Amino acid sequence: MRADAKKNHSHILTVAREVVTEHGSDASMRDISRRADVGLATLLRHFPTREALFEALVCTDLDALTQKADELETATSPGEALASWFRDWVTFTQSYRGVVAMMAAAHTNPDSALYASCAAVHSASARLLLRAQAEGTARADMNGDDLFGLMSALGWLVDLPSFAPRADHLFHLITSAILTNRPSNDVKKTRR
Amino acid sequence: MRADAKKNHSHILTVAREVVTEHGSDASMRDISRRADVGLATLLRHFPTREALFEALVCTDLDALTQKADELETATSPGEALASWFRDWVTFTQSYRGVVAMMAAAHTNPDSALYASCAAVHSASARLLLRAQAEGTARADMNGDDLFGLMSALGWLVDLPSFAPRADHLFHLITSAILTNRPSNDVKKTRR
DNA sequence: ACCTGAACACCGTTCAAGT
DNA sequence: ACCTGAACACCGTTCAAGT
Repeated sequence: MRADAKKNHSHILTVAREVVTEHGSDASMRDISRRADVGLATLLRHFPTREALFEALVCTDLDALTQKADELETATSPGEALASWFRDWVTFTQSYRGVVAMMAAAHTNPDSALYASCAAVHSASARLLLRAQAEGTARADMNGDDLFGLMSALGWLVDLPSFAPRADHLFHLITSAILTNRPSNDVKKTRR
Repeated sequence: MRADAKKNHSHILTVAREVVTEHGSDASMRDISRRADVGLATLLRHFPTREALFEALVCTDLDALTQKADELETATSPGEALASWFRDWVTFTQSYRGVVAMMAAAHTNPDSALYASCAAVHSASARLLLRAQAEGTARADMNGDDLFGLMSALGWLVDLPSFAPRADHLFHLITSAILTNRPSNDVKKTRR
């Protein structure tokens, strides 16, 4: 990779981060290229698709997220580990508006530039789920696909400005559907 | 309304139904006008926005849905009434791909042509929720906004082709988060 | 190697001109 | 009243021409 290309690459990413922060995942590629003072064709050469651009935008965040999952797998109690990681996921989705919808659409399409990222998230969450199920805190009648679905659906929902204020509560509702027999959910344990 | 206008109106709706069935809520307005053998400006005159077109497309279905809610409010047990109506909602969302996302985005925007429809769904579901909460089958720490959010999120999720096959199960997961102490959920009741 | 302007086929919006 | 073609400002894709 030539020096000028390398410079363009990182500069485009910097500008893209700004534009996407403003306009979400359906930001105009043309707009990004203009703000980066670069030909549209140049942007498309570095990132052939919108998904390729987003993959580059979120990959470091996702790496941190999957690494977090690895740590949680040996540390805390399985149920709390799943809940904690789920919360981090929601925080991640809120950092780039619309990205969760892209990932949910891409997660079964091997041709998508986001496919590998989705698979990584999927397997990380599936492992945490299995541990919690083995412990008995997560309901047994769901699998990794269901969890990925619920995580995506919640991320999509709180992406909407009108639901963002209730994000914490909606997270709690979904979490208590997944984690049963959790101390914080079980009212009877606290009586007397 | 003149005779030719009336004819165009209904003809456009017929064609729009076809095109939307094929391409979902982001179908091209131009495409619809072409397939209806009508000028694009004519389509836009009858339905100034995409949301206005969709409002016309779904209004009869939504009327039936809210009427169903009225019936359920006096008939079955409150918990089962809510679950039954929720299921009908999911079936509705699956009939027009992408429409649930439009409604979720429009439900706090009074300027949207879909606002009234969203409000009707919202209030219908809120009433069913209140009844179930009074009975003690629905969890007390959620309100109509939360329910509308969860209903939208599930509708959005099963709109994705990859999650459609698991629609029933995902519905069950969400439902059991809302309805607690339900006979079908309570395993202990069936022992012995 | 890498960049770019330009042509292309789309999209929704708007409006003056038609019947 | 109602319809329409055309102009407009966008969009992403593609590629021949430049350095």
